[in-house]
Amino acid sequence: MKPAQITQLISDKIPEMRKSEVKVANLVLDNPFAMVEKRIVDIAEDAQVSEPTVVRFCKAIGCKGFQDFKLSLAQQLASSPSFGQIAVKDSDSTKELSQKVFDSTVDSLLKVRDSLDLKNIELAITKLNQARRVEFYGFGASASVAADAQHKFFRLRINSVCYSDPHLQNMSASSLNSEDVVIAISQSGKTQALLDSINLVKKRGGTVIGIAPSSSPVAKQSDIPLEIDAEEEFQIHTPLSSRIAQLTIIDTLTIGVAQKKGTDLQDHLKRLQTGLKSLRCDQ
Amino acid sequence: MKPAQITQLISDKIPEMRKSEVKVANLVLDNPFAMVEKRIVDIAEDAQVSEPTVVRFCKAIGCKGFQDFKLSLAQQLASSPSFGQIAVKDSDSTKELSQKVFDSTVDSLLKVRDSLDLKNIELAITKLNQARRVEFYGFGASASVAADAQHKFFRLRINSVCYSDPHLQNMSASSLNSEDVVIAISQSGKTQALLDSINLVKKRGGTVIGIAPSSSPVAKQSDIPLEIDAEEEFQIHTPLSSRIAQLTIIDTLTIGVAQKKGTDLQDHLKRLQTGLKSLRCDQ
DNA sequence: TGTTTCTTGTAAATTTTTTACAAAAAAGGA
DNA sequence: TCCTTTTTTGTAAAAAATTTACAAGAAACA
Repeated sequence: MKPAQITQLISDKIPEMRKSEVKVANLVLDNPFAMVEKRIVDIAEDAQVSEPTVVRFCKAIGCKGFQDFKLSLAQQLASSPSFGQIAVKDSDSTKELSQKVFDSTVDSLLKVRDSLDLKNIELAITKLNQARRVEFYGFGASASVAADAQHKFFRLRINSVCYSDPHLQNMSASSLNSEDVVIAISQSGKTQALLDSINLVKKRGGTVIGIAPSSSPVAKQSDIPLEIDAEEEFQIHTPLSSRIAQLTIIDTLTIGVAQKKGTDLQDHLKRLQTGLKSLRCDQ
Repeated sequence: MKPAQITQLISDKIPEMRKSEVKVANLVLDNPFAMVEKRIVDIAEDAQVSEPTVVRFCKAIGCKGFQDFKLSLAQQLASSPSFGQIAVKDSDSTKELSQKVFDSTVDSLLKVRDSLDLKNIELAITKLNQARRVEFYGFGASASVAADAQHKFFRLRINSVCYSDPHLQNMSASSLNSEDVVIAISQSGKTQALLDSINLVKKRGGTVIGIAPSSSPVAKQSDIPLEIDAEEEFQIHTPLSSRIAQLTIIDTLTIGVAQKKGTDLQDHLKRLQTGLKSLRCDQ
């Protein structure tokens, strides 16, 4: 068996469990890490139930047996390094610090991966592939994401621009038509200027792909919302990983479009690379 | 036991193994994923050895026993999702596509995390914290990384700018002094214009932190090299994850600096956030 | 070639997990 | 409330899987 998140699964199934199984479930959820090196006997003792109950618990959540359960759990814990706490403390050493930053980034990537709306991704790729012109809109931190995205699409020989100036953005939005696609990027999903641009594009019949938190105004008003729920926190001690999730979604779109465009792109990219060589030192 | 990479460990220990143990080792390395759901008997049969040999193999690589080995392996495989192949195929569905893109990104983040030079990170944080002014230099894809970095540092109330124009970059580089720090970002590590700027900064006594591939000219010429070895490939079918690794390193630096700056920053960030609110819609 | 050492497999023992069944508890009905 | 039925839980035994002990075999060395 291989669910996305076994701890999630356990929580979900608790309502339909028997009393003594719930004891086991709570023990596991309480400290999943500890489970990995325990035997049935230990868990039975800790949860104050009998050994078969532990086995029954494993089967209740869909595992083939106890070993299967332990393996699934271990895998989940290994893949979500931050299952514990990730906020950086003042006392953290550089090692802990970088570890936490990387781990929490990985963690939010995995979360976003598991919550992606594949239909919309698919739709977005199709639309982007047919687009006459693609424009990228974003302000603040999202401006550099938009710039990066534009750069990637540009390399695919797709007519694209990026605007982080609300005036230019509005002006350009008003000049689009139904063959055009706009990718609107926002971490808050609430930026008024961006919403204005989105509405202008829609009035002109263009397609708006929104990369924003779920059920935010930007997501709601987009034709194709790609929702990201990595927390947008302005705290010092948590890294801003929504940015990275946005970039990764854009990677997905880019590669999806490249896939559809086919092989002549290969040559184009080779040429680009050769062009860049001249800007580099010999070594 | 908990080594970073158990498959690596197996490879390393093969020379000092006995003949029949090597058979097991090869079987495991050949298809690590298959091992996870096998029992000793199965592995013994597949590798054409006896069951105790399998146990001896597990102990040879430092595991407590067979279960311990299986668990460690499963954990490693779960944490490096891409241990198999990650190149996107034309036949991949959207689901596989996004899965692969996210997984390979996660994978390169983990690789970079495990190969970070912590001393240099620490040094970089100290230097940045003392800096009078921080400048970010990058071209092409690294330009948006530089822009993002500048944006983050700006939020920490650190005097910072970002240049992606070689002329401006050079001019600014010549005006720095020993109190200043430059973060030079490059995916190739070979961009001539960037190297020129680096040398100008060094001549003026400034500190250069280089984010670039290991043993690349940029890394070599930097005072504090932060080396990233996520592959820089211009192929269509592989995502460009070095960018993401760069951003994450910058997150680490930012948070490290924030940690050192202390608490009055909290208030500053709150004020920034309040300022941004006026740009948002009410909902 | 004989002796010693190291390697490997067989068989037994141990540990661990799972199943079968019965006792206990809870639920439902009169 | 008490009896019946169903569900839940634990005990004990069986099965499965892993580990150990030991002896046979292979390799190394003289």
